[in-house]
Amino acid sequence: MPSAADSLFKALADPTRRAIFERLTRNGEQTVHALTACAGVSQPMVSKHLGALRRARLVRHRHQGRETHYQVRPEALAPLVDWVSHYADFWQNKFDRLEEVLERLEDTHQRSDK
Amino acid sequence: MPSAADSLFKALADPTRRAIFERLTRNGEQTVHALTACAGVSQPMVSKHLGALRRARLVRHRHQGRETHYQVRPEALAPLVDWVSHYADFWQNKFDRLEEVLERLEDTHQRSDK
DNA sequence: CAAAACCATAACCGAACGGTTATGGTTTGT
DNA sequence: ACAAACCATAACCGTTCGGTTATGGTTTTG
Repeated sequence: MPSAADSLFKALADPTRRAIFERLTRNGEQTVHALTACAGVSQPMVSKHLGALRRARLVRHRHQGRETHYQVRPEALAPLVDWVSHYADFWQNKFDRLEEVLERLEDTHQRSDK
Repeated sequence: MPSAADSLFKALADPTRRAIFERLTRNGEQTVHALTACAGVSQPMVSKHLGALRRARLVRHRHQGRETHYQVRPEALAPLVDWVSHYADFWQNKFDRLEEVLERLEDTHQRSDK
């Protein structure tokens, strides 16, 4: 049973993919062309990476004419945050307060998903 | 330049490896033998996975006679927490309070690393 | 309408990865 | 001293993965 965090970890394990995600996070919606210009790899590779991010639901895409605009889905990070908060229990009681905050965040943002 | 989070994401991307890490987190220090019993893969594979976790500095090992005891290094998760907190900025102002908490946690636990 | 721009897919390649069995080195038990 | 237990490494195998170039489909531009 592959957990929800699985596809996230896999998708973010590649540095190029993480860089794309980070760029989308910082600079907002971008076209494949714009992303390719800074990716350091070929356009087909960028498309592939975007496909992986899409399958992990980390990004959303929108067609407009001949270009495709990609955009981050920040709520998708929730399972990752959840995992970290759960398995960082070594940071014991101090973490209890953190989990409270996280639960509220998930309640607030995960709804837009279903 | 592979970031600090890189090896962490890679190490945790594999479900078997994550299960080992989670088991070590929940049940504390364990021998390779004990871990193999629940891993669902062969002992050599467990050793390999432990090697990967070790290279990511997620676990520490200690030889005692013919057995090797493995133990989690929770501080190693800090770069991951850092990454998440940084790129989840979309959870804007609500996240500011979270970051406060995280920074205090890192101050408390990351020191034992250097 | 023809050419160029934008993107996705296909075909292909080498490297890395997750898995196995086989082996060998220590350490423990009899 | 010998056998068994514990672990790591080696050798090997199929698959996945990150990368490329080539191609084709839309849409925009001249």
